[in-house]
Amino acid sequence: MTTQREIARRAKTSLKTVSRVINRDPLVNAKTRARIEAIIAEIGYEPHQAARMMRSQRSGIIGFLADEVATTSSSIELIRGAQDAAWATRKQMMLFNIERGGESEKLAEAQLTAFRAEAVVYAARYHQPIEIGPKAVPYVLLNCFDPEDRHTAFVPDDYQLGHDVTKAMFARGYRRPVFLNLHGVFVAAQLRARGFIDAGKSLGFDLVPHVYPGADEHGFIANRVLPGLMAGPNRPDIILCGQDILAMEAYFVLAEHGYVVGRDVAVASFDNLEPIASLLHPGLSTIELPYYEMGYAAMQAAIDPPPGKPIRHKLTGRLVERASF
Amino acid sequence: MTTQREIARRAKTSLKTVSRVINRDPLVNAKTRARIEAIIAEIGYEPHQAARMMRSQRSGIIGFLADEVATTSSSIELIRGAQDAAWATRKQMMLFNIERGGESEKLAEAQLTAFRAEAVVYAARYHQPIEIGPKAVPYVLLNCFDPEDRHTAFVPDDYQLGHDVTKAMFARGYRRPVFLNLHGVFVAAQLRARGFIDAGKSLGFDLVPHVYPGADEHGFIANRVLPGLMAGPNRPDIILCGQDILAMEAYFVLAEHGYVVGRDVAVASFDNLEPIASLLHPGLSTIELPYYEMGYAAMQAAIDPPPGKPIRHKLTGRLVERASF
DNA sequence: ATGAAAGCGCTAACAT
DNA sequence: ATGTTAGCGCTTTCAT
Repeated sequence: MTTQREIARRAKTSLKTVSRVINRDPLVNAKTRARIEAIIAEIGYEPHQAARMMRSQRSGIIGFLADEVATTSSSIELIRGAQDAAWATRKQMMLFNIERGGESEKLAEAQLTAFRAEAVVYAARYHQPIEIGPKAVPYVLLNCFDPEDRHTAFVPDDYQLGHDVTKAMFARGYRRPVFLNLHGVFVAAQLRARGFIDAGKSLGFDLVPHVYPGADEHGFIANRVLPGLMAGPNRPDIILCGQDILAMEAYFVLAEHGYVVGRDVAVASFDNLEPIASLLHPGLSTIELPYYEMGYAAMQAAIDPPPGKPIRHKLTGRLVERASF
Repeated sequence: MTTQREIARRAKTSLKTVSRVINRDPLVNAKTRARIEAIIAEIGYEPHQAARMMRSQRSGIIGFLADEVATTSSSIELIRGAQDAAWATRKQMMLFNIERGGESEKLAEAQLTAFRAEAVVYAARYHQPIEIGPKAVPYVLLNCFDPEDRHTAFVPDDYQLGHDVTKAMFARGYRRPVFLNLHGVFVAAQLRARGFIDAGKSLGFDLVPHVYPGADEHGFIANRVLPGLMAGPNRPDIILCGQDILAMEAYFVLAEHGYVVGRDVAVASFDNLEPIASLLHPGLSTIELPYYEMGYAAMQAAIDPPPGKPIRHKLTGRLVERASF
């Protein structure tokens, strides 16, 4: 690869002038600039990033620690959002898939130190508290938060989501909603359940969410719980599921017991997990979480930390309407 | 951040000796080494990667261009495999989500040049031919291949997969298989169909795969084709679907027409797309593609290019058995 | 086994 | 508007 020195030699000018052209410094004579730019284009020169980093003492690199995030398709949106935000600011995002507390986390952090990363975005697969102590560079938490709020964080506004969807259900005439949830998404489940309860209360209904702590295995809730509810005295007219996967389970279990979704009972859910949500029959109406926006905002905050105390930002989602409710 | 010079000053030794310790050069006195290592641990020194790159003239960076790959959950395994392989060799993988032929591809390549990436892995979402001309650094194609085989490539052995699963179906007593496929996975569909036909032929059966060019929309095949086949004169005893998504469609369509998977007809498929495959009732028996291994092997080949002409490597998968067949 | 000197490619700081 | 000098932190080369 060629260097600026070589370009300077060819252009019969100094090293610094070449540097100026490359860095878009306006204080260069138009003709000189044109001559240099022609040479650059001709030989296909690209500046040496490592040399820049070293001399300028700024790496332009932002780390992204993905705690198992990249294995879930929806949370990939977190990465896409962050990537786009980094890109827009001409920063380089460096991605690491890690296991929290494991060797991979230590190694990734060492790499980020070696590259003198200017900030780090730490993303979790589920909305959860994660204890992260003081750091040498800004840490922004994504889909998770420090219990003591020592770091800026971006999370979904699960309370609001639970509240909104519940009001939407009542607005459409449903009066006997059931909210089923797993333990695996604990923070989200709790917050949404409170939103569900409060929304019911504000409408004069006394709702009770069905959250099953410890019931992590797929199928448990749908198989064991749903048939009883449907055959019970107060048969639900809509089933709100904590996640699309659970909703999918519900579809199957309901079908096995002779109930048809959309006719005998409505279904709503959280995630908008494609292609499942759109391929279920009828299509699943579900709350899409703002993962792309969260990733984008987190990266922006990492690149350009706002002054003042760290804030836990809550972003709201939107209902994607299909036929299930 | 501290520098080696500072460590040398504290250890009352020369810069070079510190460098030797850090780079595990054995030609250092044990006591000197211990003293220096203690200081390194104490102040938490990490070598400056940019300086290393510049001086050693090797970046240790391998690019990974993901052509829309990261949006599909199964193909994320490509990235995980590549990441792990890079890691194992102490290389740094630099990931870019790009759109083929778009601005993002150009920008990503410029970045990789700026970082003096030593090699690039180019991954596609579907097994397909991709025209990639000569490059300044080794390019390894992943889940795609150059039509003229100018670059090393790693793809699934779709012919073999089609062959194997067909033989497995016959071995279990099925005699009237139907192979349904979409156009969207064209190369894979064609190769698998040939494997399907050839396996049938080797067993004395004249099989005809049902591939629907142009029928890209979800639901088309399952809805329009399946009911006719089931009600027709030569009702299939097993339905082999080109992808798990299609199999999921088939489950629904079959159920709507009163057929029960596992009782009235068996289903097999390709992908092992979780959590769909394990959550369908009965669980979907499906061919898992070796994405992780492909990613791993591609990264290894990028880091350490084998001599000789580029080869298109075909990796085989495995049947994940559940209850659907 | 250890060290001194040079220099990778670039940009900051300071001339001119 | 352009050029000169120095030096970022490290490793290579060559001495000792």
